[in-house]
Amino acid sequence: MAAARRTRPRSRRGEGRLLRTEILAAATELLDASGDARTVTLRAVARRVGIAAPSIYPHFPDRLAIVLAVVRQRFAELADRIRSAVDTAGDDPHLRLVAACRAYVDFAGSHPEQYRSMFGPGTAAEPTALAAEAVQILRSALTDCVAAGRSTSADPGADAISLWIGLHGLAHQRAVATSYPWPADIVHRIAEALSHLAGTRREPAPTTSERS
Amino acid sequence: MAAARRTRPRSRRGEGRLLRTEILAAATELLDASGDARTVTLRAVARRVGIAAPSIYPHFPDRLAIVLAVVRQRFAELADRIRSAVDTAGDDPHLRLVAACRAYVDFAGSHPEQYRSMFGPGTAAEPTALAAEAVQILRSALTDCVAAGRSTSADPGADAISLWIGLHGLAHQRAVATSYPWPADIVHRIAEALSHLAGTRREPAPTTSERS
DNA sequence: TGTACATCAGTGAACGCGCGTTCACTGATGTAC
DNA sequence: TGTACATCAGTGAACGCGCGTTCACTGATGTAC
Repeated sequence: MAAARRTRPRSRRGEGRLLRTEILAAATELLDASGDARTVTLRAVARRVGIAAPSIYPHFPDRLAIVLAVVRQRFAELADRIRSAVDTAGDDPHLRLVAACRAYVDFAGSHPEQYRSMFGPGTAAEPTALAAEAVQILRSALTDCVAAGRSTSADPGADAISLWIGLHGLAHQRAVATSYPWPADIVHRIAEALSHLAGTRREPAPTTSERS
Repeated sequence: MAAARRTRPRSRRGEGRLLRTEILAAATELLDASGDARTVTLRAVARRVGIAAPSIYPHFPDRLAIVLAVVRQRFAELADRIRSAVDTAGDDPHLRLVAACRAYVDFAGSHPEQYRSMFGPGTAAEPTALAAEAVQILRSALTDCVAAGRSTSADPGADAISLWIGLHGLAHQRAVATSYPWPADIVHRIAEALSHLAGTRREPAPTTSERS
């Protein structure tokens, strides 16, 4: 959004690594703006940073290495969001799990370009592996529900994966489609079915649409 | 795979429309090979057909029109697959619904590039709308289950969308990740949970992996 | 039966663009003597 | 205190490539007279 600087002052001796950070920041901006890893070109990054394109080479071996670094950051951010949603959701394991699910879907809904880029072409070879941390959080939240008798899941490990798949399906559709007549309670609907949650407890004031 | 013809004989007078079909076929091959709409360039299509690039213009206004035509075909094909799976699954509504779910996921598993391209960037503005036919089939299969007392769904319309979302999540992961330790019965697991199916009936000989 | 003409189904060269990558280089700054 | 030198942090021009799109054109074939 902000106008790119035309030129960038040369780093002082011994501080050459600073440029690496600026390259990553510029690549992140480009990826967030388009949701497409292909727009992160060496020349576009260089323009945004205010340097010559070949100046990138001392910091990254090639274009893909930049994209991969950005996408890794994004997956870490997603995991952070889910974790903090769980941590602030109180003591009820049911509510904690639902909060985790909401956080996952909201991440995609509020930053569709980012979510698209995480699973899009020309990004990571195995995005599924990068999502492992998020799946782990879901799994432990689900295990807590089972321990508290709130879920009837007989195999929380497998059901956590199913739950993640369901959330990913919704998140991906949110990231791809700009509008669709989703049922208002679709996050609940998917989360509770796949988690085998008992004693459904709705939010106090359900909104008419899931898209904020 | 097959070597592209170098040149193509000119159509006879009055048969200029034949080239349109060949252009679509070539675009389909390119899209199937890569799973990325961006590889369907006018020049690549022209090379494959054996014509000069500008010869495409009388048949398609631009590159995107070609891609969209191919993707529409793919969605129609997906719906056909699901329909015929339902039709050959016998009379038990439960088995019919499960067959529909399997067909959906198998479509993505056996042709990951195609599935990726259907929901990928630079394809359709609203892929979700193009999936409406598949959702409709799921909905009627689920409604049949409810009528037969095999599903406890209170809202088959909303649950059909949830089910589709779950299937899409799995299908998309199959199309994106080349390997992942999925639970062997994950299609069943997702289908039955989201459809609120009662009286789970497993296939006679479950395979150890869902990927055929 | 001939012939002028219109139409069809394309072609070939060219344009300007952005791209990844290479190459030799430049100027500032710290350090050894 | 000076000075030669090494290193650092980049630059600028150039390469060959594929792309979408434009333009004027070409040759075969059907049709009106």
